Amino acid sequence: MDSDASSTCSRSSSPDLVVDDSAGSFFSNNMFQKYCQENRNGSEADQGMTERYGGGGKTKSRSELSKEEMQDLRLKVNSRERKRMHDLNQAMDGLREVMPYAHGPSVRKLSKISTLLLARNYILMLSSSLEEMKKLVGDVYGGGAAAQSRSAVHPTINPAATSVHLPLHPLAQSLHSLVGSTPAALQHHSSSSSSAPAPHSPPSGSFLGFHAPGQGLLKDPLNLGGSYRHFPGMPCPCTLCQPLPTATSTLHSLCMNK
DNA sequence: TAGGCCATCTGGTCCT
DNA sequence: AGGACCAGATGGCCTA
Repeated sequence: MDSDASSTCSRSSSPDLVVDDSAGSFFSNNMFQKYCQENRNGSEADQGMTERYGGGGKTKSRSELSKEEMQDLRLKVNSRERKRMHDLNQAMDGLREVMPYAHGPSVRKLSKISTLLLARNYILMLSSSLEEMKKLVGDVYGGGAAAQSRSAVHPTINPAATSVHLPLHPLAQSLHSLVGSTPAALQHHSSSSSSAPAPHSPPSGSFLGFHAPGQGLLKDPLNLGGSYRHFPGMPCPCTLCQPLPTATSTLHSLCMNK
């Protein structure tokens, strides 16, 4: 089929794309015109279809359909499918927008599979962070003795030392390994957010939580080095530099093994 | 040039 | 019956 002529709407998941839901806009393009021409010229591709077509009041079986009716039916189905896929891509774009990776015109967007994997692991990370936060709050308000005994067992939980000697969340380690620096060397919110737009670094396979087979399917989609850019409106990735919850020690084991 | 990613078409299946 | 959903096929674009 001549999907090539549809280049006007290819890469429709691009954030710039304005998806026009009206079938007419799709059908006004060259693809459609060429498609119609080719089909009117005697394409036999649709022969053998048995679906029924309900145009013009009385229902006909497909074998009774004229070529024009078959074309109309096929185009209608194609249009629906196209719209469905566009909607799916819009949802994917919406997901990309809230993902903690760099956005910008100079940055290639995440692939679909990367977006889904990243989203999954991001949710896991946030969930574990929330759990850990609940524990800490419980310690603070639950009683000093308990907190003291806890800090004796887990000195890194001591709030006074929290910013210095925290075991990294596995995800944070992955992030930091991307940056190529230790957490202590990481720039913090003030410096990174106030600085000029830093080079964007996409999540690598390790951040996505899978073990990419060599340089295979899910290699770094942006192929960029540089430091991680903090996600606008979201906590700095350095908030990942918090005590490793026991529950989250399994985060990597939860990661997708694709 | 090969591989990855994507959009589109298409036919089949399931659901309402 | 019609529409949604799915997966396979196809071909284009881009990058290493």
